[in-house]
Amino acid sequence: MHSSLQVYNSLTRQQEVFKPVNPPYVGMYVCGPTVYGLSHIGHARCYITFDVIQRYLKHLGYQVRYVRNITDVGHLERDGDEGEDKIAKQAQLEKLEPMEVVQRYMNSFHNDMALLNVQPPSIEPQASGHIPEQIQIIQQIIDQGLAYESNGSVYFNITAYEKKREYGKLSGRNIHDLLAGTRVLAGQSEKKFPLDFALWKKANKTHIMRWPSPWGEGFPGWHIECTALATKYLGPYFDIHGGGIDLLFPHHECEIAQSQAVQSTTLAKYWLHNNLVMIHDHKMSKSLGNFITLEELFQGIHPLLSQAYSPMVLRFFVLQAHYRSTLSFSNEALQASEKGYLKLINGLRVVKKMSYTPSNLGNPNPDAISQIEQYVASCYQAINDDFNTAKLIAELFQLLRFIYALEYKQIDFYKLGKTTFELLKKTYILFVEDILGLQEHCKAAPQEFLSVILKMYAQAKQQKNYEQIDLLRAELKKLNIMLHDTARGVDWSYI
RNA sequence: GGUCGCGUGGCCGAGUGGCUAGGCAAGGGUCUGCAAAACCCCCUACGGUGGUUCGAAUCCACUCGCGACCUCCA
Repeated sequence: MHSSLQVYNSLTRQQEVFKPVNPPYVGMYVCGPTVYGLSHIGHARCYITFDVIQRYLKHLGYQVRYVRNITDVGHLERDGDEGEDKIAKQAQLEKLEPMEVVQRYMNSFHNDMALLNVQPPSIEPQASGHIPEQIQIIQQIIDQGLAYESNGSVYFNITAYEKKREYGKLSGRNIHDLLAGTRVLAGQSEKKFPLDFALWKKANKTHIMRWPSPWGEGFPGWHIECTALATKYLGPYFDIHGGGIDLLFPHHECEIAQSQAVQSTTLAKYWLHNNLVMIHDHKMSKSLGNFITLEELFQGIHPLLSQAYSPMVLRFFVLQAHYRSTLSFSNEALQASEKGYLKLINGLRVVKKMSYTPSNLGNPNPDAISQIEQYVASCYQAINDDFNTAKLIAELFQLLRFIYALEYKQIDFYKLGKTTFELLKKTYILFVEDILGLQEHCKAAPQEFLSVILKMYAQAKQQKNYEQIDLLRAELKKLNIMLHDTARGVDWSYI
């Protein structure tokens, strides 16, 4: 019925028709957070993006297994022997057990994701719970002759790997170019070659997080965790691997190398990367320190913010751009998104309670019907075009015009006919609520209370009791609800 | 230095050869007890220079500016 889904594959650098490896099943792996701090807007963009992708794949009828890991070990501050484990470092700062740090920020992450209406993944494995699996893969890489032990640590042997496979395909690099930009760091003496990366690191005496291994006590390298977890739960070759574009190199490149080494696959068929959130023309990131945490955003406690913004406003803001474009963050942009979100979501309320009620039996208007059908088709074309949610939202605003035209009796239902009306209603709800995952952000009052108030308002209106009306309006305004008169009587909206 | 990408109206942001998204803001109007919501009108842009073409924001060349990755980062 609709054009088929196409996705941009970073591995081939082109848009391809999406064909699952083993339909109707779809396996998707997304790199999750390292839980040593609060999540920020950049994290939100990534997980909202893949949430929508996951939702749409389900809508298409695929049985999706979505795996998103929690990195709680092995992620070092820097490369080389001097790097400190992020979790361990934070544990020292907060005077907590490492696993206490992990639990704290994992809880916070889950809370943020729930507020953003990001559906939980099917499986959310923690790296620390899968040490044996990681050791096993490392051993397999050694057995292939593609890794070596050095002073209790194990490194991936790029030189040996290059003789069998090509390193750098995903990021479009070659060893020569990479070497040109390599700084010779002190403490890399354990490596045979500068581009070799750690699979297992020996724990020094003070290192808290340590596990026994064939190479002594230590901990796994960062890249091996994703290869191990993805393979365990999705098999050696699955459909989609996602993450932020900043992970493309070296992280994802290394994942592919590890997978090629032991199972001769690129791990995933399609590699998808979301672009970054920019702030003042620079990437928002932990290392630059220019990030705004989700907590700060939702509470409005940051110098750059003039007010608090609801999670749904952020979700709308993110989805108004295509996921592969950079997105410039500013207070002004969020203000615009808040208005746009409210418009879209008030429309959702209106259309949900709307039913086909023609005033008479006139003839349908072919032009109106054709227009709606075209907008509906455009919605599918947009989402099928590499998840172009920006375009999709534009089309939804077009459908919204018809919804209000019906609501305000500028057009009668009979002009659309029941079939087209139902198509309009169904499509709008489907995309806004189910696929984009936007929902009403205000839970100001239960519907029952609101309807009582609306009755009081209508009564006062009849009696022209303007004092009473103004009072009701003023009180509800405090709850971000606006009462207003429509062609169909009294109604309310979020403001 | 290497690799890659971007520059769209006041802001955010779609758009890869003709049909010139969308949201917000600004201005005007309809409606209204006053409003709000909604609707209508208005504002019509593609860093610069040159080229290809009947025709370019869209292709090519040069140029200016910005960014990402090459170290941790969603």
